[in-house]
Amino acid sequence: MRGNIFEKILGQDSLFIDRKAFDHAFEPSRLPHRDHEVEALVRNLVDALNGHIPSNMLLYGVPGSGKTVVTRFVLTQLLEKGKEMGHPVNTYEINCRNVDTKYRVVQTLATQLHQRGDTPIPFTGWPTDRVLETLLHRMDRAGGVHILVLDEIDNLVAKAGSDLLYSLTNMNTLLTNARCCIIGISNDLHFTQELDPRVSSRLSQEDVVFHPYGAPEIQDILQERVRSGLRTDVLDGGVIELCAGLAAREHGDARRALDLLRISVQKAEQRSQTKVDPRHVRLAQSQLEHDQVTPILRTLPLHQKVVLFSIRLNEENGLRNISTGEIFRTYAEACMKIEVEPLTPRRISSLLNELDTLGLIMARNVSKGRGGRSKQVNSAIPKAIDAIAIMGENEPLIDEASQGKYMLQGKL
DNA sequence: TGTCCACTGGAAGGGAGGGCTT
DNA sequence: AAGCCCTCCCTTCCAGTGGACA
Repeated sequence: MRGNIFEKILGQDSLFIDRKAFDHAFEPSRLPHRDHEVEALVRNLVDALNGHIPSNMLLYGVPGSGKTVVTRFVLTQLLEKGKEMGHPVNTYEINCRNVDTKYRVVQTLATQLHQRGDTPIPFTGWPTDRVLETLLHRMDRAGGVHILVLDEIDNLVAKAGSDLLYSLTNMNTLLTNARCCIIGISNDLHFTQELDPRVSSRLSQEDVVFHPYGAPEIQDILQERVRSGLRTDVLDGGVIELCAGLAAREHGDARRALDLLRISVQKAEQRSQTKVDPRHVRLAQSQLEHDQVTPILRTLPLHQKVVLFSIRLNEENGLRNISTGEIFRTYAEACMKIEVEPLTPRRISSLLNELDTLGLIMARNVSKGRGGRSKQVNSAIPKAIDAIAIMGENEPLIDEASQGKYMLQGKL
């Protein structure tokens, strides 16, 4: 009899006690080094329990500085207390990276208040004002305090402008039986500059800045999770320090540190080793870099891929600081090879900005005097991913794969 | 000091696609 | 079926720009 292929791995003792302790969605019972921030939220939101309207708040900080986890932590306790005291509190969390238009934000909120017998609101089709009216009606029907958390709110403002925030911050004047408070979470300290002044003054009644964690603070966070998530004595000396140090270099991103540690442990497990040492952390670091990029690459639209392909191709030929014009010429040629109609230079300029925002390239505007003004572009993806790999499942398009590549290279 | 290059990026609008209302 | 509404992706047009160079 052949053994089941899962048996060998299943039989292994895991180094984890609770892997969830390293999840991004994990809600820890203690939040080291965030006491001031927790207190600021509590002081404001306690009004919800006193029958007043809490001030709108803006939380700022680099990614992985604890904004979201602190907010969830406080709101969970607020919900509990509200239930206990008989003050209904409703909370909503919207990530504006995924939900980034006025219509969709309002539709998402109203849908969460859907009750049996309500007309479902379609993904598109209704005038936005009608969806907003429905939302107000449903909020009034539910009563109590409604706390809207808009995560990555800067993204919403960039794409949809101030209009939605104007409507949302104006809701308290239209609600009769309910009150509403908005908590915006932003990575960008300066995003209110793009807002209509009326909106920004209403929205940022209370600002809380989350400072990036330093390496010692990240160490404390990791220690806390290690206690609940890992078996004792599986970490060699220096592992936590290394994870914390690497993450502190990435702008103090605690999430990054947790990922590093989790993957390091997995690496040790995969090798059937009982101790995690700094080599595993190095392995985890390079896997993380690779893993961060590949899903983004996979979901990139074709033309984005071809643009990135063109940049990478130039780099593989030894060019650095590639100009927009150079990229466009390579891009147009690549399009011809794969028999796709190229987009206009204006559009490519926008696509370059989008790739920059995604962190796949680094672009900066420079002027070369008479040589004109342009961008200088370098790719920001790991070296292991080459031009052909960027095309992913579109590879067959570039196929005659390398043929296309070498034909293009010949021209460079 | 003015010119000029190679763009940038805002504005306006077209059109396809998805959906609702009457 | 016709008339709307909304989003997304794209084009076209064009004023504006930083800085090397004549």
